[in-house]
Amino acid sequence: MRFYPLPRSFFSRDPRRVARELLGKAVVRFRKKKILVGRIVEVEAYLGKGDPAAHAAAGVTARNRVLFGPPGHAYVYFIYGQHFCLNVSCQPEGKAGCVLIRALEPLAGLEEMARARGLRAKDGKVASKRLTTGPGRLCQAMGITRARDNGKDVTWEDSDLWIVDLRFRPRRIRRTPRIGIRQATAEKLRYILAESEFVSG
DNA sequence: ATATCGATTATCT
DNA sequence: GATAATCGATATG
Repeated sequence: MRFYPLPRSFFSRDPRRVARELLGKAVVRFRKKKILVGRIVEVEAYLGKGDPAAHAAAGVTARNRVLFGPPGHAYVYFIYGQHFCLNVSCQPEGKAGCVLIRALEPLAGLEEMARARGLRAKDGKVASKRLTTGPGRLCQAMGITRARDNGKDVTWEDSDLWIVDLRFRPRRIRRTPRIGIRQATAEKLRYILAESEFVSG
């Protein structure tokens, strides 16, 4: 069975809708002749103007301009001096919004991920829980950086970064407030697969 | 088990 | 100059 990236129309909608539907989908990364795959188990929706916690809240800047471009593009930013975070732009071009990918269940390329994370297995086994449970961790595991991936079209078949539908059926989806922010903490814009062992926090 | 803290830099005030 | 959509280490119950 072959898989293809989700179409742009999937992302050209409200980030809350996209966030919910991204649960159970997968991030696919082609890197150094290897394929890395992780099931999305935790995401957060960030809206446009009117969402004080969103990078897009203050309008277009050099950093966030991808958010105002066409949907289905990677928005990668550097945070706390040492981590990258992966988002996918949503909404039609001109209207900001995105979904932050916060945690994955590693499905393929575990050895590559462990190496990228600096978690060399001592006995040959990989501690999968530490690989991709967290936005910074999953970027490190998949080699996602701002220089390499910011602005990349994740719906393009020739891209080395895809979001695909693996036909996985989520059992139970839960909503909670977003993590690590100080504004707009009341709204439940974090979506998690309740049954997953790979949710962060 | 939870709590606190330092790292380190792009970005914005 | 302050802050940040985080992580890993260390300390303590």
